[in-house]
Amino acid sequence: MDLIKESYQPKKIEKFVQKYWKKNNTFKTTEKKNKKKFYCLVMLPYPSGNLHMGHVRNYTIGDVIARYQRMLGKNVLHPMGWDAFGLPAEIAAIENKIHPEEWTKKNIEYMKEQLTKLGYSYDWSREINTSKPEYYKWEQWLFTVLYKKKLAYKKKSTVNWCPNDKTVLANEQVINNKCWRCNTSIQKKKIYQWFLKITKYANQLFNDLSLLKQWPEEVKKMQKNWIGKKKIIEITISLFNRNEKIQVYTKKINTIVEATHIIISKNHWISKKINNKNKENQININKIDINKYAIKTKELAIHPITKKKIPIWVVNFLKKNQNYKEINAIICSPNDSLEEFNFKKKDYVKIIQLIQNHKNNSIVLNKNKLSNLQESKKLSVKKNHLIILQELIKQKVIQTKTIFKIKDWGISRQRYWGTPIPMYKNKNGKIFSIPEQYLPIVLPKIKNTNKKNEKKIIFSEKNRKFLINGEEVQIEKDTFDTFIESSWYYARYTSPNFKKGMFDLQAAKYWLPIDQYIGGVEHATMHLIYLRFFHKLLRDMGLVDSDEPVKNLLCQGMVLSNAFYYIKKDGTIKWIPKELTIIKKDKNKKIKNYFLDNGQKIINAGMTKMSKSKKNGIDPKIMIEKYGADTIRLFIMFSAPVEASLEWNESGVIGSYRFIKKIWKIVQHYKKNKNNYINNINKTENDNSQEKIKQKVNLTIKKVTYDIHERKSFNTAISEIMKLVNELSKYKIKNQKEKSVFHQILLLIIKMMYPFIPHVCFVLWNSLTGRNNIDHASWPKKNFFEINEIINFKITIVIQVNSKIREKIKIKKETISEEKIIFLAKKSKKIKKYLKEKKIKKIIYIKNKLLNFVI
RNA sequence: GCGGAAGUGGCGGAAUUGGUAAACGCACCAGAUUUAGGAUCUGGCAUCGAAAGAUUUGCGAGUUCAAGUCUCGCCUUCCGUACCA
Repeated sequence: MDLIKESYQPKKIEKFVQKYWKKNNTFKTTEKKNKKKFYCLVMLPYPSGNLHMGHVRNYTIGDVIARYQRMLGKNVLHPMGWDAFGLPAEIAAIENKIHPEEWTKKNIEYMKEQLTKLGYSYDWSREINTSKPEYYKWEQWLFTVLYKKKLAYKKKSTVNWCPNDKTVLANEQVINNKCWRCNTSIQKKKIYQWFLKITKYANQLFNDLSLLKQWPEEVKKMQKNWIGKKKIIEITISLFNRNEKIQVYTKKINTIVEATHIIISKNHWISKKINNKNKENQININKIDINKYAIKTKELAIHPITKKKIPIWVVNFLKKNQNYKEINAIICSPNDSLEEFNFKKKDYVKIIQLIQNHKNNSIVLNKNKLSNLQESKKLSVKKNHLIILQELIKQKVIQTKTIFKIKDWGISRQRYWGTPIPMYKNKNGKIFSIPEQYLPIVLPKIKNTNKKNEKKIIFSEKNRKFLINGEEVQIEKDTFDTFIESSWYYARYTSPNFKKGMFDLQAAKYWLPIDQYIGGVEHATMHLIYLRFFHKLLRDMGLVDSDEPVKNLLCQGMVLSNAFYYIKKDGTIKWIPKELTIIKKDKNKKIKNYFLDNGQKIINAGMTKMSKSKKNGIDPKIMIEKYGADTIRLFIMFSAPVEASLEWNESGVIGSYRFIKKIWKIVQHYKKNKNNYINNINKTENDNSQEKIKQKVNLTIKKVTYDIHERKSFNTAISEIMKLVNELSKYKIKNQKEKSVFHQILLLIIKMMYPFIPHVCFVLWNSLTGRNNIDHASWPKKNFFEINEIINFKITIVIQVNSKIREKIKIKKETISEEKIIFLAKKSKKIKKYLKEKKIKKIIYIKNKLLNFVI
């Protein structure tokens, strides 16, 4: 089948090549001890029903890296699966009266077909579906282990409750404190829920970030701030005329000695006490705002060293500005910097002001007074104070404490479509974990009732009864947070059908850790912290032997597209797909206006994240039909750097399409002229063109390899290949020798483009070599061509006068010396003009680049 | 509010280490070719200016011989904010 004879027909080519891959199991992977492994993982998708451009971007990056690594001779694990539990399935189930399982299954089938059409090189034999009992059995098992290790516990916590729908709402389902379905005001309800003690690992999760050398700095920063490790000093301090003590905090030991004040939050028990007792004060406390900044309480604390009485103030910003539950009282002095508690400078300034003006019972902010704040005198620590201080530290009245922002992970969900929590209550109401032989606890069947007001899935209570050791018990109703499933799937991929445990230890040992993980930047904190947490849990159980699950992380930016809406009469917003808008250009102002058929004016909301609700999603299916998978893949990799957000604009796609056609045509042309190369080109002009293009090829390989391998800068890698193709398309073959060089360059370009556009490269490779083995080809090596004669291109030296470019001199590299360039520069007419009658103060010379006269 | 990131021609972007701003591509303009084009090829293209030249990387300062790049202040947009995934 020689497709090259025809014009480029992506559909035909892609179908043919995909069939070949499937038939030959090209991408099936097994553990090969003699080969270096490379685990390339993309974040598994939620089967929402259609693949969106964000997926396409994520998976194309993954596929490019996987194919590139294969070309380097690595044994590449590149799996795909489905994060199949979750809220949308349940919503769809209620709306369409279809079982979540059925809905999910259908979606998976459709999305899998789309992934196949995009030509991703997955080992489909390792496919995972997290909603299958074979999968979730093992996270149930893990949970029972964690429970026994006291890493899982139950406590009361708040949920959003819609009294009308009689269901718990996710945060996303609450809009302006109202239910998104029925607009009923939601209630806060406290119920018992399961938690995982991630705080026990907080210190490790924080410290081990330093091991992650190949993670983006921004992600590490975000995680650091999320975990929020902080060292503070805790002082237990007595209250005057009360038999009670409170804990107050500071960052510096000096503060304690110099302390003149304590500030507490509105939620501190002292504040609340005042609130309850004193009705007059109650009004004041609730009115603490920008105008009335702080209120003095009647309480006094006794300074542990000086024994002086120091006042306690309630301030309005303490709780607001930091997320440490511990810090609800701070001891301050005029000299300390409260910025260390993450307060804004203006807040800090206000506190100093507060301390200086504490004669008044409350402070009204006056901007003019802020200037004379610096005058506070420094106090020195007296000797006897120091001794008392040391004693207090010994008695642990004063001690350092490490605190964390991160909270324990609440994993209970009051939902149907999720992994059942493997716990039960016996007749006495005592809680136990379910023994391993009874696992998995599978989902109960849904009762066929749909009462009018109940917008949730009703399951049969009968199914909640279970026999354990002959005793009838009540099984936990709640299910797991779906983040649990996505926290260990990476390990399951190493042995997806393993029946004796979470995964086969040998396989995990071979494949883990993940060499390259790719996913959206929106997962920088939660998912990526849970994943790291689980890996450490698995390590401490002896199941994996590394500290961190991911070596190299790449976070791609969002795919955005234009969204349009209009405001309805009732004030609500109606989103409109772009296809329904009619564009009218205002010729004078060059502004585009959008309308509906009926003349309704449409507002352009600009570029926003593609979503169903905003109707601005681009369906890859239509794009594939129109241009083929290779073009989409190429475009999405070419049009923006991976970490930046990509604004979808179809007009650019044509460029990628043209580029593929260009390569196709060059090969086609070359094949047609197989035996009649051109003899009669004027030779003087192109004497060393062959050496030149060889040199260009070597440079291109170097740059493309560096861009893909080190920088993950695919857009510049592609542009570099484009430049080479442009040059090659102008290259004229004069003799047989040059023809062979041309042939080699063609193969090289095909190899370098293969990770991006594998289908067309497969066919082109076949037509030039007669073989179907591009999938096993190796990546081109540095110095591909041996160069006989190094051509010294002329280089340009920029001549500046006072840092402004005034002249450019072309020069041969070998003839360069600083003196000579200065000589040549001074000789130039333009430069002469500027240097005339001026003194040269300084001459700066940057080798091979630039000369600057400072006058 | 808090944490993170970004802002460069008409558009997507390039400039990897402070050293020629705008590579590569889209759109546009002109020409060639074709029965035709949403095909192909050649050339032009930051802005102002006839030219010399001047100006230009969100805004305002600063450091430096030299700033898109470093420092400080501000503005705008995007992502996350613990039950969307």
